[in-house]
Amino acid sequence: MSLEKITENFRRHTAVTERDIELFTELSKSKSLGKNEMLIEQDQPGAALTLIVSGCLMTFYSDKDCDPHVMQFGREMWWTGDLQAFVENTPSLYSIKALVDSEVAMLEKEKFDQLCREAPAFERYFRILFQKSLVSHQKRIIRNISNTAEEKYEQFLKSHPGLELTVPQKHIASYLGITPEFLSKIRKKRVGK
Amino acid sequence: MSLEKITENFRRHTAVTERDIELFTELSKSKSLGKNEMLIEQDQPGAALTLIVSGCLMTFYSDKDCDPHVMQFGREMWWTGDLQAFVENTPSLYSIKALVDSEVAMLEKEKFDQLCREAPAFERYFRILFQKSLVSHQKRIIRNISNTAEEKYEQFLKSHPGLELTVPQKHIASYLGITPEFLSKIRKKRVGK
DNA sequence: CGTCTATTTGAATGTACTCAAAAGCGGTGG
DNA sequence: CCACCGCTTTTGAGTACATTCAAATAGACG
Repeated sequence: MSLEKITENFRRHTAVTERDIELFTELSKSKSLGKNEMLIEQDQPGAALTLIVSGCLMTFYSDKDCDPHVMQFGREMWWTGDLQAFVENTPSLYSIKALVDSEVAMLEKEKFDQLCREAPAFERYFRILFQKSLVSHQKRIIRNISNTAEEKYEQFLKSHPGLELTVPQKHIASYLGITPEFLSKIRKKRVGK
Repeated sequence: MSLEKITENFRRHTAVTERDIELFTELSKSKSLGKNEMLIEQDQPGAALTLIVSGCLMTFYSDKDCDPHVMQFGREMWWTGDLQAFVENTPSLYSIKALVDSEVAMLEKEKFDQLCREAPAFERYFRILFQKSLVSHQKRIIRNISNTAEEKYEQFLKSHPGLELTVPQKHIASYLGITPEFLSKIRKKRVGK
């Protein structure tokens, strides 16, 4: 069952007891999503911190011209959700959609606060989680400001192995901040691998 | 004195006691930096989580061609430091330099761990701090992938008011991921404010 | 005042985008 | 099982955004 996967994931970051895990399962809500189903729509309330138990979800933002920009591809045992909307209890800035059939565990704000209050191990877990996430966000920013589109695509292939086979190319282009047409041309150039 | 500023800053995020603050001052090391003095050099060990008590520091990364890329401008009551090097106790990926005379409080890894262990309020403080930082990093990524250079500069002016008067333009260009020449041209275009 | 660095300016170039059209691909229904 | 529809990807031509390089100008500091 998926509970083992979750437990194992928590334990990789910090020491959690059986009781802590129990509390987590009590407070979180499981949800199944079919391919292309939305977890949350932009501008809607109800942002939750969401653990992807299986599958793959995409977080994206639609700008004033309704062009979507992909923020994140979330895979198994990654967390997703609009953190700002979650913290401030405001409408979500992003939409989140399942790219394949997926299972998630959602944690609402009050439950999250309760979890951190009653199980200090989770306070610690999330501190470490955010800390790691911050590191990878910093790296992504460095890449954004210092690499060409081609280099960014190479980096993407390394950091998200296999994802280019699953998700539509236009979404990867959006994640990298380039047009799908240009990504197509980059891919053509690097045919000999 | 600066201790009040620090206390006030901690209290804005979470409830800390007198004792917690005392522990922080015991465990952290104060340091003064003159203008252009380096807090840490890229590839050197000793990364510390650093609270900027006064002044302004710049975090940057030099790529293989030795071109510097600015990651962050840190101002009063902001934290700075290479989080990855800090967590993993590895050489720093970035250099950090004082742009004006500055005062900082540095927290080494072991002291940080001790602080979180002995004062759970700090575990919570850092969880919240990283959480907020993550939100602003996400926004920066969105801007990087969806805005033109001109829009990015406008955003920068809003989010770092007054900084364009203090720090050399080439550093701002680097922060935005554009060339100094092009920033100069952008600025020329928007003379009528 | 002279030196050093930062900023501006301009011309030529390159990288990435827009638009339009064609080709490919996957799902659905007959 | 094939034909068709809608969506994604490819291709190409023309364009815009941003860079490079070089030179001139402006500012900062001893």
